[in-house]
Amino acid sequence: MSEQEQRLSIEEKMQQILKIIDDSALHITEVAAKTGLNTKTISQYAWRSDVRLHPKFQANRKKRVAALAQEGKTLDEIITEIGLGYGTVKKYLHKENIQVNKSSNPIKPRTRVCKRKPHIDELIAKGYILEEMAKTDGVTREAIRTYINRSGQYSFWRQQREAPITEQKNREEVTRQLISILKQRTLQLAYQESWAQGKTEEYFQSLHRVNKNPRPREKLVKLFEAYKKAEETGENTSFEEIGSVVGYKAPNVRWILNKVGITSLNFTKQYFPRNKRQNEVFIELIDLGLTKTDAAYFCEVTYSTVEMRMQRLGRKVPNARLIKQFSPNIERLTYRLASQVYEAQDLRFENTKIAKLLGVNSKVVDYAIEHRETIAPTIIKAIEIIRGSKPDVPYLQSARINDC
DNA sequence: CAGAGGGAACCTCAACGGCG
DNA sequence: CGCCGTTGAGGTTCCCTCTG
Repeated sequence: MSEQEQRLSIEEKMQQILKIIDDSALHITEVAAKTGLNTKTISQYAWRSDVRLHPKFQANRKKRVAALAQEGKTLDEIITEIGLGYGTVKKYLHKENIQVNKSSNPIKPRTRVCKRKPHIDELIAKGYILEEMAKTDGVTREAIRTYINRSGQYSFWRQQREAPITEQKNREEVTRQLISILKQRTLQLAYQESWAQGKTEEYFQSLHRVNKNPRPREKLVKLFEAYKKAEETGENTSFEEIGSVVGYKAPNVRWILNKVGITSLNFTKQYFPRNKRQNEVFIELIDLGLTKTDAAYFCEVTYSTVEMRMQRLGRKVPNARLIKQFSPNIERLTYRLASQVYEAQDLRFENTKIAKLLGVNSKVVDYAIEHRETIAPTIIKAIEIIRGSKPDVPYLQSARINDC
């Protein structure tokens, strides 16, 4: 494969494949063979690009009907040769806009009488799936499908099939909007009361799931008030000191404050060594198998900082593999997330609680904890690279507490 | 993170057979 | 013969998982 071919984007590749489909009128399996891709993949491409692939038999038959018509055959000659029904051939020709020669002895279309089944008609109107309708009648779903077609209710049924889905989606959207408005309004009211009340509300809203045993609201308000007070003094008050008003330890305080975007007053300065050393650290972390996002997290810099440095150094960063990906729509386990999990674990939070606090699926938390022995050493190594000394635990917090 | 593809659910097509 | 139904292969769509 030439270098140019390799550089083709997926969009371009798709265009090429779609062109093959269009130009050659090949069947999906033939396109797959030609492109070396799976038929499923071809299907996906076609579906994404809104191209309809004709089923094999129908496509071939349509081609044959068209070819016979081009040869000047009459309608009944075509029907006899192909062995299809009057209506089918008529439909193909009509769709392709092909005229055929008149026959001296035309075949009469078969008249089909369909005995109606009112109970099935009702289900059709409700948009039931074939299988459900078949069950009520004790027949196969194919029998129902043929009945729908024969009774001329096909397009009506398809339309009814779509309706519940659209309705459900609309309902969900309205609910989402309503919740969002309510949340905004609650937050607004809380801030009107006081800054601490507002932050408390923000904290609760930042939690992704409902916690059965939430932190008491009054304690949180007091905590935020203590933070505000400490900030106003202009001193480097530690999390430990701020938390002492409500009896929370530093890690919990850090957790809560970070949730609403508040950082430490004590460690506002970058303890992270800058410049040349920083670049080396980034590279070492990435070589260790961390993603750029992970490196940014542990170095407490923004993702773009890492990105920019790597770019300037002309260093290509491979898309590092995640520790574990559970599902694109569920969660991915990164070293960053694992580190947060271990921090919470050491605070004796239960797995389900950790999941709630971090707003992730408990599957991810379970996996991280189960594999702590293999995952944690990498995190410890990463922190060692950053700090120059080996930490006892696989998260940043301990390093900072110990620094106190 | 995107691409590739597996799998399930659902749908479609062609061929054929039973029955009145 | 024509209607109604079954069978079996195969297509479509959506969701999910694995991989580099």
